[in-house]
Amino acid sequence: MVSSAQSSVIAPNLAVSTVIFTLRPNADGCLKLALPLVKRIRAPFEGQWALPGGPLNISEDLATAASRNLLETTHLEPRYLEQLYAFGSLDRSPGSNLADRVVSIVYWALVGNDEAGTAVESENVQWFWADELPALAFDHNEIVNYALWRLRNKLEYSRLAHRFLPELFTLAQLREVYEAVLNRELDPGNFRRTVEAEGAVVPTGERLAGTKHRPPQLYRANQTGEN
Amino acid sequence: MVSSAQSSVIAPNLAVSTVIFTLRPNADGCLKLALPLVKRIRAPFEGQWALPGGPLNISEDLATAASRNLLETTHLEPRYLEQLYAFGSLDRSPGSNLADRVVSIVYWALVGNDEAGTAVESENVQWFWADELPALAFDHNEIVNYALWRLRNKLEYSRLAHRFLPELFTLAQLREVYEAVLNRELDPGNFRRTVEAEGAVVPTGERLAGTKHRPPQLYRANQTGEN
DNA sequence: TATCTTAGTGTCATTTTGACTTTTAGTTCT
DNA sequence: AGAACTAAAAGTCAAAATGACACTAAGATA
Repeated sequence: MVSSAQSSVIAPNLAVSTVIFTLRPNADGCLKLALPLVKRIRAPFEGQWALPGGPLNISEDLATAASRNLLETTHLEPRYLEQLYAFGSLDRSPGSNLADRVVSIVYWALVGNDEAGTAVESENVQWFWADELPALAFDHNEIVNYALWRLRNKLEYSRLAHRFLPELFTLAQLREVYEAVLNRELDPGNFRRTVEAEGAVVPTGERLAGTKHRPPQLYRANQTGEN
Repeated sequence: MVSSAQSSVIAPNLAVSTVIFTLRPNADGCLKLALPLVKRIRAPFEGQWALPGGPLNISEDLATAASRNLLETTHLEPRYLEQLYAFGSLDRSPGSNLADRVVSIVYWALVGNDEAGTAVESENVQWFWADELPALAFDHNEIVNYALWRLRNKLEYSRLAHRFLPELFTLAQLREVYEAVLNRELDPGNFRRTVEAEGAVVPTGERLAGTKHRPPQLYRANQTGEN
């Protein structure tokens, strides 16, 4: 008992933070990446925006802690959750002394764009466009940029686009996710071809009605062999 | 002061460990992946083999800590060093109580096969073939498997094969690295084509003499746009 | 009925990939 | 010296993947 308390005095503190992505329509109606930030209510960086997070509870798993502070800030459940990186530079909080050093284990998460509408916004919690962030507390701008890089990378060789969408979706919606995240247009025909060749989606036979053109088929994600 | 000491008492301890890969020739003379392990001299898992590592010093960067314990166990400098993952499950050390919970930030490193020959072996530090590991302490078998997966993955879309080799190398040597890590044979002609197309190597004009066949050209790694 | 819009299919040229052949330049064997 | 041997280096070719684009289908709307 004594030994662990003693060694802790000279050990850095551990925190868990989460970069939470969703897609929401902007003024033009096209989807854009957005993420929630919380306003800091104490020094350092008081009043500036930061990633949601907090100290790791001794009896809590890392992913559980990430999931918990996702729920606490947004009242949402993650559709996807993955560890991003452990940030532990000595100069993360300029001016503070070593005894207050914090190592942050950062996760990134996706939440559905259907659910993200129900997410809370308040004085201290707001959603920002991922490409229009203000200057954040600590090294959080760096962290978000790395998370963005990882999301874009992973989207191309993995099947996680559907996690932004409800259970049933059209190929056009899925393509829109890719276009919003990767920030470039994709050829609808070629997109269909690759998605079908990968077996990433399963046709349901049902069609989406109410569009002002030919009704598109609804698909669901192919769970088998996903990751 | 008091506050950080108090909060530390209920915080997990932080350690840094490193999976160190090199390539060494086996009995048949072909290269195989090897890594150094240290024998635990105290409970838990006393007498079992484990990854080199130790507690994170309060005034030390994460990568610096990894580099340091690499130097301490093998007396080598890493040619490549990258963070792997932060492992923090509650059940990493079965039977121990929460106050002794350790979160390990694990790095993986490559060292040159030329230098690895000079690496120390002792009663408590030995090199093992990566595919013939004994049952390791804690969750270290899992960790090594994940590091292996990451190494193989990264080798295919990144340029790190040359980090196993000295400054000048032949394409056959580079190919041998790929073959040893990926554990499958590659067509020499196609390998040359892709490596040259990527611009991964720069011909030096010099040739390696003393082979019992046509002397191969020596290349060096193309540093520009490496990662 | 004609028009509009997107769904869904089809075509084709270019590039990339994998399997394989041929030529080259050295050593070794006879 | 010449033949045999080995791996380097260059070249060939068909199959597969990719990107650009045209065409047809099926609904809503005017």
